[in-house]
Amino acid sequence: MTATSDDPATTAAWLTRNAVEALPGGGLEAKLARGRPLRVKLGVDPTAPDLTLGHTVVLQKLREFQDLGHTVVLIIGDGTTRVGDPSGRSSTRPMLSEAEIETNARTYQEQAFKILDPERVEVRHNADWLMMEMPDLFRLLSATTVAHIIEREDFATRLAAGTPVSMLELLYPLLQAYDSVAVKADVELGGTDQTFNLLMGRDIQRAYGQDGQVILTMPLLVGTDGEKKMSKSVGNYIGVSEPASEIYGKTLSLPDAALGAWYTTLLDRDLPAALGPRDAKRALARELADRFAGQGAGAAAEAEFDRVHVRHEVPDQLPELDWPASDGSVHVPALVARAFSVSSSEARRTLAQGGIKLDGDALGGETLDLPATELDGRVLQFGKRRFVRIRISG
RNA sequence: GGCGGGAUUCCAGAGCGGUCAAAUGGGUCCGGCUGUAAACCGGAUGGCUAUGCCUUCGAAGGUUCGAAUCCUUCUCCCGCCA
Repeated sequence: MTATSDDPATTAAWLTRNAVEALPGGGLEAKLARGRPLRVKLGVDPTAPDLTLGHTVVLQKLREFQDLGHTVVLIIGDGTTRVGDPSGRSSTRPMLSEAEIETNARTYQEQAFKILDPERVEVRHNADWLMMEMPDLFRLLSATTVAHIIEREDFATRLAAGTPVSMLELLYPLLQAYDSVAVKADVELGGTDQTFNLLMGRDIQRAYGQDGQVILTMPLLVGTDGEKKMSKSVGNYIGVSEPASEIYGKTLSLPDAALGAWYTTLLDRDLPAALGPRDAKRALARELADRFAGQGAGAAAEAEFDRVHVRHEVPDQLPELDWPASDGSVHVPALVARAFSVSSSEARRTLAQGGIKLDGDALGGETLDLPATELDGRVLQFGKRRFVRIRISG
């Protein structure tokens, strides 16, 4: 699906087709009508190093703008991260060290370029302008009111509940808004949870004599649990840099009820009614694995998944563990602990529960030692999905 | 500035002198079942070559035969009032 017309109204309609909100109404069309490439801003706070599929929703939209010739201004929030976005937070965020921020930012950028066209991105660091002089800060602060800031739901809820809200957090929306001033953004994208901050950008730009940006909010992707928003801290996420097998498997674990949302949000099309939920989900999993792990990765991941999880066979490739033959006998708990990086207590427990298999046969809890010669080249399995081939050396 | 409450194992949260490696829930792990790494059901869940030993209940001291539980000091959080 592509934009087929040069007509601003048509293009605007196409760009906003899957957005939740585009404010103000008609704003995008007006900006497009000027005929120059737009500066489309996305601010990212490098708090967590890895991008999840959730982030890609907004990135895909940015890519659409790029493909129409517009410029993406990617703002690395190295300045704002020291403040911590309170959006959706029920408590104060911990601050990160500069070194962490930097590594995270680098990873972030690298992963974002899986989707964005690096040729049409302007990367900026907001620490460059947020470390401003006091008089400049005063000017920014005077552009809004306390009443306006605490209207925001997150703050309102926390204040009502008596949980602390730091002054720094209160400042956050203003700082993000100032980014828009600094880069002269025409459009800013974000998830629906960013609506308040995005609108603040628009207000502040106008307070600085600029034309207010148009804001476009995209739906939040539900996580693999099918309930909460996808996020690293909840753990219901799929990272864009994860191996195809992970992307594939995690996608299959998505509850059927969330399938439709993933189709529309990630693939920009409806759930294929002709396929049953099982096949639709497998198709989705293949497509996502292809998109993020490379063409063909999906089919390979599927074959591997079927082999390991459906037919319960040994995977194609598996890591090897060298084990010294030394005294000719191997202490099984110690071997298991080493092979799967667990404590020997956990190894013993799992052994007792029948969770350790050697070439498919469960080792009982009483199996403490085995002759080394019997182990060479055999496959040790922990639970259903962890495998190691043993190599006796020495 | 005044008064009060609290810090427990991955998280939340019981425990209030021995029966505490510490209830319960969540998470995680194993098993069963399944199209699935989902749901559901069952079990496990500090470490250790292990019928025992070692380390954990904010930190440091102390009381006691014995402390997560009592006392002292310290650090950090939180609430109410100003």
